[in-house]
Amino acid sequence: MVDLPLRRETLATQLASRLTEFIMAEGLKSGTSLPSETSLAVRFGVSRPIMREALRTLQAQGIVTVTNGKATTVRALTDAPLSNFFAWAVRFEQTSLVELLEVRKGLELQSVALAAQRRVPEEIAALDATIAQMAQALHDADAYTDLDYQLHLQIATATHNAMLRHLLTSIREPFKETIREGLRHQPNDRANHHIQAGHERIVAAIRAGDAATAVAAMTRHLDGAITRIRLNQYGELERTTERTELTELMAMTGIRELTERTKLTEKE
Amino acid sequence: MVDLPLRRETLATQLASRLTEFIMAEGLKSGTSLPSETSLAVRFGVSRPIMREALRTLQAQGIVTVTNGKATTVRALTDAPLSNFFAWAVRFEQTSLVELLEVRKGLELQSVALAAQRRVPEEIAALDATIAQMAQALHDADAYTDLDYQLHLQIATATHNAMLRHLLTSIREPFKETIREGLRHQPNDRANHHIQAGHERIVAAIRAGDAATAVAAMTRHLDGAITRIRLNQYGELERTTERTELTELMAMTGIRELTERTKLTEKE
DNA sequence: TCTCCAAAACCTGTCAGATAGGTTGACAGG
DNA sequence: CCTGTCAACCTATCTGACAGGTTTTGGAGA
Repeated sequence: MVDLPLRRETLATQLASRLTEFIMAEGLKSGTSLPSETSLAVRFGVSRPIMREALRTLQAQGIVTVTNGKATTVRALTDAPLSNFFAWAVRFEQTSLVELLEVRKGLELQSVALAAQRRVPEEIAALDATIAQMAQALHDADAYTDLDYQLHLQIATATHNAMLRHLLTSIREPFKETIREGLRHQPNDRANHHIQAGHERIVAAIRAGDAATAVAAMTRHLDGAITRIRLNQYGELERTTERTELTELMAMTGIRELTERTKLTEKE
Repeated sequence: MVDLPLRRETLATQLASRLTEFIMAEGLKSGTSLPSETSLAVRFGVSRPIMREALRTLQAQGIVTVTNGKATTVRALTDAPLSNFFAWAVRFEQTSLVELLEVRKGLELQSVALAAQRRVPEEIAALDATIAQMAQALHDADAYTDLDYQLHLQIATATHNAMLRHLLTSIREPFKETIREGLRHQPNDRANHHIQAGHERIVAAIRAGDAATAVAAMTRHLDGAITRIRLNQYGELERTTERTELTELMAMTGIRELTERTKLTEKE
C-alpha cells in the first residue's frame, strides 16, 4: 500500500497551471482577451470563486490583467513580479542590501558591457542628455537620485536585452529610498563630484564602444565599495584611502553609522 | 478638475498589500501561523472569498503557505516566484534563451568570483566530489546534466549570498531540459571532455581562491559561446576555430540546426 | 493517575446563488 | 453627425452552507 497522498494541490492551484497552458495552447498574445470568468469556470468544471482564485494567482504572477467591467486580458511581460520579490526579500529581512548589491554588481557589469557593444546613436544621445542634467543637479539629492536611476535604466535599455533591463529595474528599487536618504544626509561636494565623474567615465566608455573600459569604470563605481564595507567591519576603515567612494557606497547601502564615522574622520 | 480615477484597486488587491504590512508589523517570522481566514476577514471587514483571493496573491508571491486543515503560515524566502517568472518569460516567447543566457553570464561571473573568495573547506570538498562524479558520467547525458546543475548550484552556495543563489537556480531551470536534449543528441567525446576540462578549471580556481582566474575560466565557459552564436547568424561559423565550445553552447541554447551544421563540418 | 483513542473544534476547500457596479455598443432622438 | 440612454456583458463582492483535513481535548480503560 502506498501512503503517498494523491492530488495534494487545490483546484485553484491546478487551475492556475491549466490556465497558463490554455493561454499557451491558444497562442494568446499580450492584450488578447480571455473568456469570461463564468464561461471559464464552466469550461474547467469549477465554481466561479475558484476560477477567480486561479486568476488572482495569474495576476500576481504578472500573466494577466483583471479589470472590472472588461474581460481579463493576457499581459505583456512586466517586472512587477520581480520588483515584488526583491522588495519582499529586503523588507522581510531575509536579504541584506549588501547581498542585493552584490547581485546587482554582476548584472550591472554585464549591462555596461553589452551596452557598450550594442548602443545605437539615439541611446548615446539619451545618455549624454542625462549626464548633462545630472551635472546640474549635483546639489539636489532628489533630482540626482531620479537621474541616477534613469541613467542606469538607459544603460540597461542600450543592452537591447529586455530581461536584463527588467532585472536591473527591479533589483534597484529597494535601494532607491535608501540612496536618496544617504545623499540628503550627506551633502558632500567632493563626494558628489566624485560620483558624477564616475558616471561620466562609464558613459564615455559606452559612447566609445569600449566594453572593457566600461566594465572597469562600473566596477570602480560599485565594486571597491562592497569590499570596503567588509573592511570596515573588521575595523580597518581608517586605512582606507579613497573615502569618497566609501561615502558613495554607504549612501547606496544605507549604512548610517558608518557615514557618521567617516565624517568625523574627515574633519580631523 | 482632476481626471484621476479614485481607488481603482479591488478589495482583494488592497488586502494583499495590507496583509504584507500586517505580517511585517506583527513581526511574524517564517513558519509563524496567521489567523484563520474567517477571523482575518472579520478583522479587515471583508468576506471570506475576498480574503481568500488576497491570500492566493500572497501565495503566488511566495509569502505564505496555505494548507488544508492547518492555519496559513508565513513562508521563508524561496525561488519559486523567480522560477515562475523566468519560465513564463521563456515559454511565452517574450524572452529568448540567448537573452537569459546573457543575464546568467553576469550572475555566474559574480558567482564564481565570490565563491573563490568565500568558499570554506566543506564547499571545496563538495565541489571536488561533484567534479569527480562528472568525470565518470561523461557518457551519461542525464546524469551529467544533473551533476552540471548541481555543480553550478554548489558554486552559488559557496558565495554565501542566498539571493544570488536563488537567482541562479531559477534562471537556470529553463535551460535544463534543453541542455539535456542537446547532450543526448550529440554524444561527442571530444566536446564532452572539453566541457569537463572547463568545469575542472573553474573548480581549480575556486579551490585556489583565485577569483580572477575563476572568472576567466567561467567566461571561457560561457562567454565566447554567446558571441559565436551571433557570428553564426552572420554566416561566419566556418571561420570559428574552437568548435567544441560552440557545440557546448548550442547544447545550452538548444539551437539544433546549428548543431547539425557543425556535425557536417566536422566530418569533412 | 496515566495512556490512548475517538469525537469535537477549528481550519481550509468548494459550491450555489444573488446583488452591485463598471464597460461597451447599439439605437433612438436631437 | 452628435448625444444620451438603455441593454447586455463582465467583474466585484457578499451570504450561507457543506465537505474534508488537522489538532485538541476529554473520557474510557488500564
